[in-house]
Amino acid sequence: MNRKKLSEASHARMIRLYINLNRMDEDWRQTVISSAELGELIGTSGENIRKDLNTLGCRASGRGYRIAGLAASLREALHLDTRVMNAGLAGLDSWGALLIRNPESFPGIRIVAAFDNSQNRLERTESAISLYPSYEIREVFEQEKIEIGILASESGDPERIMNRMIDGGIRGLVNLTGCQLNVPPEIWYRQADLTAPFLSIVSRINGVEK
Amino acid sequence: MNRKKLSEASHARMIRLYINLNRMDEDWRQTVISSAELGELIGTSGENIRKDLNTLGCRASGRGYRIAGLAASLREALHLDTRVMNAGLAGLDSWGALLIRNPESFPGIRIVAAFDNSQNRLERTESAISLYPSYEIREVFEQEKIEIGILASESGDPERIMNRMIDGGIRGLVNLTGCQLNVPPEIWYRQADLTAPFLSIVSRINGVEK
DNA sequence: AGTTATCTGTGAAAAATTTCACAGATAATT
DNA sequence: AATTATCTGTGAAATTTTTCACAGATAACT
Repeated sequence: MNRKKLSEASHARMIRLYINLNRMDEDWRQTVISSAELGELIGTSGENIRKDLNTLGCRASGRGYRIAGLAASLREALHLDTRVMNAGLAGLDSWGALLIRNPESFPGIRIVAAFDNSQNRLERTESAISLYPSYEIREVFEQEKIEIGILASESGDPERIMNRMIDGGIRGLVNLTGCQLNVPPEIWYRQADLTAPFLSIVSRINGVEK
Repeated sequence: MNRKKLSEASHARMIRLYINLNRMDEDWRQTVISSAELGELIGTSGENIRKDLNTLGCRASGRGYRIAGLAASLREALHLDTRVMNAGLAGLDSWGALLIRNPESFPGIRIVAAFDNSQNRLERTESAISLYPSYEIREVFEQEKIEIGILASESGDPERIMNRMIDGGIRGLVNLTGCQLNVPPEIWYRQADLTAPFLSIVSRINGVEK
């Protein structure tokens, strides 16, 4: 029932709220929770929470928001209540090697195929999910109805890998590398590069004054 | 020689620019590069780049910025030119297991010790770096002069792990988990949780209209 | 040496986001 | 049932960030 489009900031907050609500789903001593408390849960203000939840159509009842249905309401409002989505992963050298070992690391997503440029690595890697050479990305993505691409390696030509995924029909792309991609606007895109936050912290620490 | 403090947005951009400049350090056909081109390199506008670089004290020369010294200038302006920093990692179940296998995954940082609550896991894990039970965090962080804490696991009590790290003298903390931490303001903090971007994309895809 | 095309540096406007402030609503209390 | 304390919902102000617009500077060209 969401009324208008959430801003990026808003959306990010609600995703974080959803994650953190689920983390502690069980032991609430209260039956109702205030926006300020929800804010603390994700490091933001009560006002933000109230506006966000209102935009999603969640209304409070006097003393706060009912905890019981809140996670479920969010789940629905954020459209996280639908089917499990198939994902395909390219790059088995670093993060990729870990992710394929646990193809359901992320709720709502199942990694169903992984790809690498190196035939050698494909042969050496043992995995419960199917492995293919990178040039088969388009074909396999189509066959397996893969909607999310995961770019896990900088080696090779990331832009070319991306384009194969796009040809294969993805609607979203998560880029775990530091390299810039020119992503067409119809593809939902997130960059989640770990190098950046690490460098950022080093830079700030050395910058002395805070 | 940076003149005033960079805003968070600015700082994040410059870190990303630095990373991407280094990725292609070699083969420039040009000797000078325009702010618009630099912007393309990290997906932002020329104006942003110009303002950011100016704030850092980097000046252009007519037709653009000299490529040759740019990465080095950034490195200095962002204080990334100092010593390698020691980091300590808590949690060997998921990302942690991978990170300790390559303790220098991030430039400027060396993971020198890792910790876990489970004695069993400490014994089973093979590693080139030293492993300790979590209750020794404070002591080891002090001894090894560890300045950056890495929280890699949700299990256990993340807030308690963090507090041990703070008692041990960290100045920065990278949180790879989805859980919220109440970080004191004198600690530089970044959350780099992979679950959030994945859920965010799933949510946006299912939200249909873009 | 003068002309020209390009790109910078930077105020000002616009857009996005957060914080403030408070009337109104709800549940607890008496 | 009336009172009270608390918390919401939401405009308005403040802050942050991005985009616009353009005078001025620089290098390339003739």
